[in-house]
Amino acid sequence: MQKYEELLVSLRKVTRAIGLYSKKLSKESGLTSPQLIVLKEIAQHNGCMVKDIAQSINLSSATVTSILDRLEARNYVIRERSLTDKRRVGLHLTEQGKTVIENAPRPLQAHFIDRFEKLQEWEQTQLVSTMQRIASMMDAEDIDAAPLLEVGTLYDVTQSE
Amino acid sequence: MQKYEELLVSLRKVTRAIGLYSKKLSKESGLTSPQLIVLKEIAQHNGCMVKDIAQSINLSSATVTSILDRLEARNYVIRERSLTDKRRVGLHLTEQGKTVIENAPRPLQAHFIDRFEKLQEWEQTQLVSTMQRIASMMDAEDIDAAPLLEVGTLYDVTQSE
DNA sequence: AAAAAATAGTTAGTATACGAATTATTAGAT
DNA sequence: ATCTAATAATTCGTATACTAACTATTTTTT
Repeated sequence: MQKYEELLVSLRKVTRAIGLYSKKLSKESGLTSPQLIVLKEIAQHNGCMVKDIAQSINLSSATVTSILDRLEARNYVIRERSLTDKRRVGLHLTEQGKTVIENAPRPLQAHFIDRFEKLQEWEQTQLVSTMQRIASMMDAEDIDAAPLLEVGTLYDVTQSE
Repeated sequence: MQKYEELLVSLRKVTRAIGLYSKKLSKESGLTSPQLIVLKEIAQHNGCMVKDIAQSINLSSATVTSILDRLEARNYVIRERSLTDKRRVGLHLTEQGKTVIENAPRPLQAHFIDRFEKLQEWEQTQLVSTMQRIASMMDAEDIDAAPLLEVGTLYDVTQSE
């Protein structure tokens, strides 16, 4: 097996592990990982837009919309059209949504996080920079389509109401 | 942002890049990455079973079945029930399937592979082992559910006809 | 001010991807 | 020999995830 094939197999294993963990979460807590991540994002940035969430967690708006549909149907989230700019939709947690967040398990790979945090500082850094390197190698010509994002700097300015 | 969050963001970027590349491939060549990977697997192991493919490329049988449905509908693959063990289905390429394979682009991340192969030997090794390490850290209790597989040793014994 | 361009979100259509349940068949236990 | 286990593949239901097309609105250009 070629080296890059080994790498891709490992990658496939990782993404599969993430997916399986999400399914498991869903059975136990009723929420998948992407749903939890979206909820947490809204919790941190109350009133934020769909687009903001999509960018900060690296998903398309369409995907976020469909996740929101489910969260809204279950009464965890409220969509509120902005009055000043009616294109925008502000996202808010319901009381139920807040409760669910508080009791929810970590959104992904709890075991992974545990293990990761037990590593030496330099090892952590090394894993992160290797992943970032692989990500940048994958980018190729899609670079412009996936603008670098500084998570955390997106929400300083209020964007609805 | 925590270190492990950065790592997960990179990971999400990588999986997204893979997905986007697959979509692009699909538009250009008519086949997605998973479809191409399955085709190549069959090309290498003519007559192999659904389960073998699922294991060697790290997918569930259900997923492989649905990929095969599309490949069969397009006349790239033939399913042939084994006579000696009627549970088994042997997979074969049609002439069209063989042609398509020959002219097909690399199944994933061509740019990635290019770049990867330009790296120094030790750098390649480092990327691979880091990915493998992350994969094993993700495994946790799913280890038994994902038995280690030695790709290439699965097909020595003929299993159909 | 009217036309064109940009933006936000949704919808439609398709393809992964999974577990659980189902069907058919084979292998193993009593 | 028969009843039970295990195995192989499929079907079913659900959730991601994407692009392209669409609607509604706002901004920019002319």
